[in-house]
This record gives sequence, C-alpha cells and structure tokens, in this order.
Amino acid sequence: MAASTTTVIRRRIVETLRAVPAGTVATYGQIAQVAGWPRHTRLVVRVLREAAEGNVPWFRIVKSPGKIALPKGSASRREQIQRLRSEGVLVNGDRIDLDRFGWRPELDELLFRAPD
DNA sequence: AGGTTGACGGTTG
DNA sequence: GCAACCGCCAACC
Repeated sequence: MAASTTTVIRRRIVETLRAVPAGTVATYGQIAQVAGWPRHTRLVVRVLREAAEGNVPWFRIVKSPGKIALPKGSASRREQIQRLRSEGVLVNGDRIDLDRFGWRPELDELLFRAPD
C-alpha cells in the first residue's frame, strides 16, 4: 500500500524527535529542518500533540526563542518543565538558554566519528 | 471545494 | 523585549 506524502514526512519528523538527546532541547523549526521538510513546522506541532503517548520526547521541544510553548497554567506545561529539569536542563521561568541546552546535531556526528 | 485552525517562525514597529 | 502581522501547511469542519 502506498504511503501518502504526509505520512512519510510525519515518519521523518518522529525519527528526528527521537534523535534529540536527553538534557538538550530542540525548536519546532529545527526539527522540521533536520527532518528535511523546513516549511513543515506546523506539522511538527501536530505530530507532537498526537504522540504525547508514544515514545517521543515531546517535552524537549520548545519555541525558537527558547520558551515553553504550552499554555501558562496548564498541567502539561508544568510536567514539561519538571521533566526538563529532571534531566538537567535549566528552566528560568519559561525560558531556556539555547546556547547552553540547544540541540546541536553536528556535535552528535562528532561523537560517532572515529578519533583521529 | 473553500474557510478555519493551530504546543510555529521570521520580520517589523 | 514584546506584540502584531504575515507566511506557512495538514487536518478538520
């Protein structure tokens, strides 16, 4: 059976989400870009909402300025902050310093590269 | 088929 | 720094 294009894109997005290491955060746009579909950030949002149950680290995804996207006062927002802190990510109010905790896929490559 | 809806993002004032 | 505005695109009326 032929998979629709969006299904393929969603699969790539899920793969990318799973690649975000613990102790780091990625932005919605970043996930879309790394997945290879840079204009599909809104699809990332959808996938995230649906996969809140799946084995996807939904709590490691934040807005581009490093701010928590979930509505203030929501239980899910508190859960996200708690989960992030529990793996060592510093959360000041609703912001995270991306320079320190932002995911850098390039660095992951270094880890897997054979030493010179 | 056409309008609305978002856990968004870059740009602008 | 922030908020409004527009561009984006699949899902859902």
